[in-house]
Amino acid sequence: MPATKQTDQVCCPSVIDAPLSEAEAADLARVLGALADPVRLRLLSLVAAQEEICSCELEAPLAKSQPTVSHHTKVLAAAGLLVGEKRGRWMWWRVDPARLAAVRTALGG
Amino acid sequence: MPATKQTDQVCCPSVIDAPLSEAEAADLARVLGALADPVRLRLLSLVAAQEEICSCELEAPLAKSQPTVSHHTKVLAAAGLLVGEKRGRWMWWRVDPARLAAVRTALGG
DNA sequence: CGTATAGATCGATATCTGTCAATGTACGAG
DNA sequence: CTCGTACATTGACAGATATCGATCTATACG
Repeated sequence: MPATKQTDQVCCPSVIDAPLSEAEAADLARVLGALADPVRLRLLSLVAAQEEICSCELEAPLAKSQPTVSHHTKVLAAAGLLVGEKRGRWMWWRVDPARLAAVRTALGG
Repeated sequence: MPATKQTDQVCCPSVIDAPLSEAEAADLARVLGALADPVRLRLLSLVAAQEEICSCELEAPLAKSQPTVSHHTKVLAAAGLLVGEKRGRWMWWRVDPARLAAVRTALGG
């Protein structure tokens, strides 16, 4: 058996460092699951391309129905990747860059 | 409408740069889907903790049946995250660090 | 007030996915 | 060649998920 190579890291457990605990793996899998959908990835990139964007401007470029868009924004927001603010009748969405950076770090960044 | 902020990048389309095409989003979603499972994340971290590891050594720490482990290694290999080599009766797995780095880049690295 | 609009939620449906028992395949030991 | 082991594949099943039409909620405007 080859020798074990393992690095200790206090913050932000990474996949390529110490073996993940079940809880850490479940948390990371939840965020990655939110990202693992082509519609949500395009949605995220559309939001990131602007400072802010409202839900009503997502249906057309994504070619999805209003309930479907609402579903995807909800999933991304639950994962902490999108932050929403309701102003008047409109829901405005922003990307949380720190959250995305945390995912990269967990992937061995 | 706030102004558009957009950066051009030749290589490795990133979620936070130009809006992803449907094809780019589908590709990225496929790899992220491979990562979006707690068992596969722990499997990956187990492989990464060693230079190499054989399938038979994964069942116990993952507490999954042999067919299930085989299924997960296949998914990770199909995503390019794991590279397998059969030597004798054993299947040896390694992590492809470049592939993982590509995912980080696609996530705005 | 009533009406129109943005969005969330519900219900139904089709598809995908994780899991394991059973079975198949390939390889080494004797 | 025969037997046991390591792994892959198949089939079945339960649970999750993406999607949309219909409906509900909240807000703005007369």
